[in-house]
Amino acid sequence: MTAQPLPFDPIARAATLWEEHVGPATVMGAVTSVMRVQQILQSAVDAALRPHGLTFARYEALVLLYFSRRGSLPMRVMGQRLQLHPTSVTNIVDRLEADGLVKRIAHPTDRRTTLVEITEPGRQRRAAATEAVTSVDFGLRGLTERQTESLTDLLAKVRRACGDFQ
Amino acid sequence: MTAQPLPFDPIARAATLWEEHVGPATVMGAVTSVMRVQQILQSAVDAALRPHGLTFARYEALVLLYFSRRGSLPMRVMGQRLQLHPTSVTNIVDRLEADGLVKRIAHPTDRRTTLVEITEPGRQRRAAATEAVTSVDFGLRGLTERQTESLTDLLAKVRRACGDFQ
DNA sequence: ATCAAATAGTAGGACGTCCTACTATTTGCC
DNA sequence: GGCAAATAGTAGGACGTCCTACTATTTGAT
Repeated sequence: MTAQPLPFDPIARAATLWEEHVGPATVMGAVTSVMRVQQILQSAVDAALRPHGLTFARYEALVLLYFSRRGSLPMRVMGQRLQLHPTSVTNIVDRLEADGLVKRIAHPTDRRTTLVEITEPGRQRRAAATEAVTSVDFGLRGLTERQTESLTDLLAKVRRACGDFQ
Repeated sequence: MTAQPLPFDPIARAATLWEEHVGPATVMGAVTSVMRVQQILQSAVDAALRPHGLTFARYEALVLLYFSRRGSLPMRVMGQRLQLHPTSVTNIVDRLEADGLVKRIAHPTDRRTTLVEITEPGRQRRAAATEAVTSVDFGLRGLTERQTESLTDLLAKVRRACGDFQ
């Protein structure tokens, strides 16, 4: 997994761009780094999944359904679990359904609710795609396990400060 | 700045979803955290900029031009500095130009090249927008300055491992 | 000098995300 | 019971990102 080569040091750019103008360089450096790493991870995973006709978003949805009790969940619940806007869920399920990997079924008691159920082809696709994702070096090889935990902890602090986790 | 309230703990979800199935929980936890924090930062900044009719991407482009020597840069250079695909630059410049904040001008010697120049309204817009961005609490107040640096360092390691920084 | 290869930018399309309505249904208070 | 408010999902549109062509221009090797 290799990111698009860059002809310059993005952190230096961030410092140049922001320092003294927008905020402390350290803060903007961190913000910029988060943005960039997310971009790297996203494109790496998407590249691995592309041969399987999936994106990370759709793959996550498939995994979520696969590990659910009945192989089906209300769309609302999917949105909560995947932290997506309801319309994003609609979009993703539309595409998965068009590929025959999931299907919408009626909720037995609440007629407002639509259940999304993973199909047999969907289960097979998930299995194949998981192999691809597993083989991805998330670039976190640059970190020891301890450092990875440290990274997660720091990000968790940020999220807590933002009201994430409830 | 507050993220959309979540009725569950996303890290717990990530662990549940990935552990033993895709990879070590620590790795996927970090990946998920990066994705989530990026989302939080992005939406916070965009929210602050919305009243000014800008997105973060367009604001960054404006700042880049503002701090350039001549107030203009080739589109190619903008793409390098902002780490964007050429077509993304085209898209952003299209919108900025439609708002009269920048204009395309011919390069004096290389007729392949298009220079993008910030206009006077563009400069004023940048000033106003910068105030908005400055007032954003990036949620990194959850971190001490030392921790912020630590976060940036860890992310830099990841980027280096991925071939970022060249 | 010529002409293939590299470079700069754009067009069109796919995708994911969000937002603002809007419909259908269910809840809950009176 | 009845009706307002909450809830579930969708439609349509904006935006940013990338990709695959494609055109125009410049470089550079012969």
